[in-house]
Amino acid sequence: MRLAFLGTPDFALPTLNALLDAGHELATVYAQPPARSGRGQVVRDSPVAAFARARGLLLRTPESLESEAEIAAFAALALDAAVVAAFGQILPERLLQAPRLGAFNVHASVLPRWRGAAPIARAIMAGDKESGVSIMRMTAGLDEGPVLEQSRIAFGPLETAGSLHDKLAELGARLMVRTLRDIEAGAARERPQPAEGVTYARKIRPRETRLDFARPAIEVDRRVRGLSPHPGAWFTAPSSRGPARVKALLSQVEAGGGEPGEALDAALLIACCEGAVRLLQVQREGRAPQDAASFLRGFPLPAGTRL
RNA sequence: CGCGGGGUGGAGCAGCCCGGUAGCUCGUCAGGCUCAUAACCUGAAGGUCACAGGUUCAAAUCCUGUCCCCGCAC
Repeated sequence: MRLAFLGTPDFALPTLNALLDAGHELATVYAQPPARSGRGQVVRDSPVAAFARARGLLLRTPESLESEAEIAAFAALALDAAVVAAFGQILPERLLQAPRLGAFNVHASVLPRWRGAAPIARAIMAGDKESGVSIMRMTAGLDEGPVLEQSRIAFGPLETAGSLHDKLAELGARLMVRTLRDIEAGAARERPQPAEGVTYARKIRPRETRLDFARPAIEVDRRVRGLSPHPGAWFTAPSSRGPARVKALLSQVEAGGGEPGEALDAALLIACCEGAVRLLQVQREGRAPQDAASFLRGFPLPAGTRL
């Protein structure tokens, strides 16, 4: 099929790649415009934009797709369908309707659960046991369109947002290719999302990333894994040079009790209000991620330390 | 030029402010002890202190530049 692809971050890459592998014609790739970002405020291409450049695909990065000119240009592509994966802009309805078959989105949740910006992190933080991907026809509302296909995936015991992200990105890519094949063959079925079970995955706010050991261990652990590796849940640890900010990248719940924030042993078992969490992987400010053993060699935290 | 931290034997760190013998925890190797062990004891190997200049009698340490890594903010 003749397609346009609209996507921006890493999550979108497997889908774009799968479309190419499946032999689809990519008329144009749209991505968010390069922006000054990160350390040094350097102008950077988004992952999709960089990929498109490297593959020599026609790339467009308009500030907005809402202008008449952009919509007209999009319509003039004479597309069979548009594929959207984490594009990051609200798309006007007229644009969604321009392709012959419509616009289809891959979303990292089993809709209608976790519509919105941060479905992966929210699923882990809420203690969900499984997640998945949905392919839906795009409509005006936020992730409200009818669903064509869904695929579920159970969480591993040490699942993090990062590991789940990668699995769902691959799963979504395969499902999108398969769904497009069905659409082309006229075999696709669309079902409206149920009214029951709708939740919204609100964007992660910086204030949510600070760990509170006064919460139950099960919640602390979910927060660690749900925010790992980006943006990362953090706490402060006392050192000879003052408090150091430390991110917890991986943890598990263990038995144990004590004052919230108290180290129960010398191997990063931290008491919470109910139970305790063992930190398995951490990252000091200014340092690379480390497993607990490496971290402790240069930053010992004996039993009794208060975080 | 957004703010800041870091690059020191194989791993993780201290030492740098106040230049002068390379330190700690772990790993490795050899030997010992033990019924035994990721335990313990003894000993050993292993480092152009990121790179390039400069200052100095002397630079891991002070000055300048370059490369790489990371945190914050966005």
